[in-house]
Amino acid sequence: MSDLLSNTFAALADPTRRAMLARLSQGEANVTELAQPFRQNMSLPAVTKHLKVLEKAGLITRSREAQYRPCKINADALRGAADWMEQYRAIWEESFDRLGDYLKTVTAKESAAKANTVDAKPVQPAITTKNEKEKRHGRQK
Amino acid sequence: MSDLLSNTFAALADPTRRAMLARLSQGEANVTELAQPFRQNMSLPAVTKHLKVLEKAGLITRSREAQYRPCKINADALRGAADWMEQYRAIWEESFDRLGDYLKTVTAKESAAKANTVDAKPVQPAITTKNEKEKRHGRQK
DNA sequence: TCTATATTTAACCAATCGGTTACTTAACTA
DNA sequence: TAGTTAAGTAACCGATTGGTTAAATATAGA
Repeated sequence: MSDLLSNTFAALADPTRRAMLARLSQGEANVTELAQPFRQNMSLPAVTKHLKVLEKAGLITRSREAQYRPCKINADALRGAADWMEQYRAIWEESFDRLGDYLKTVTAKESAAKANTVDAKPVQPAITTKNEKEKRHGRQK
Repeated sequence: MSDLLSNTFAALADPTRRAMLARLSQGEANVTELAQPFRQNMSLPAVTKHLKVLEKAGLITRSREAQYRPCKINADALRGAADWMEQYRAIWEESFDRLGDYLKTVTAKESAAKANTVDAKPVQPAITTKNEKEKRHGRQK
């Protein structure tokens, strides 16, 4: 999709690549080392491709050391994805305690912002009032 | 892919779907409402497909209300992805001196095999010592 | 120079993705 | 009943993905 955040999420959407990141979280590793856990099921060119995906997503950087290509995890892209997730923290923390719904109803305020722009920030936790519901679903004509 | 976490990340790897989630963070919405910002560039069946991806990823749930299909954001999958990210917090907090660089690179807003191991946890922040490096990259034979 | 190791590139393939148009199904309303 | 609106399905398409094998490239070492 060409934007970096999309590339980052896409790169994370594969267990092999997540496992590679987990390995790299312990320190740099070259291609053969990264490939080792998968060598039984996957060829080296496939590993190379996964690494390219991770690199394009900004999740790793690569250098050269003799014939080796050490890979290093890159905090920035990780933080970029985490920052996006962070915007939704209010939502998943809200649903933690359904019992305290009334408290949120009190503190939540209506927001007029619309999600017209791509990748708009989430504005408020999802509070649905009866009126909103009817406004949305009622027959208008 | 088939595992839920992969599906979740894959679903997030599309700006249209992220915008839909942003809209849903403000409250339930039916299909036409969700489609509205995209109607100029996208057909309704395309919207339906995106919603199916989000649903399969566990990011939304859908109900029925007359001929409408209200969609609701689902905290669980969001939390699942955030929890995975959280494991790497130590890594991106470690190198937060380079934060500024990245924020300039990222455009504004956007602000196993199948892994033999089941998404192994990252173990330690990436600290690379000179000795480790030599052990890894030295010629062994 | 020759050989071994590390890694990438090229070419190919099947499956999935993101989109389309045309048609269908479901429910309300007159 | 007929008409309208909401949403989904079917069939298709080109691009991308994730994998393969075979061959090429880069470097070190004897």
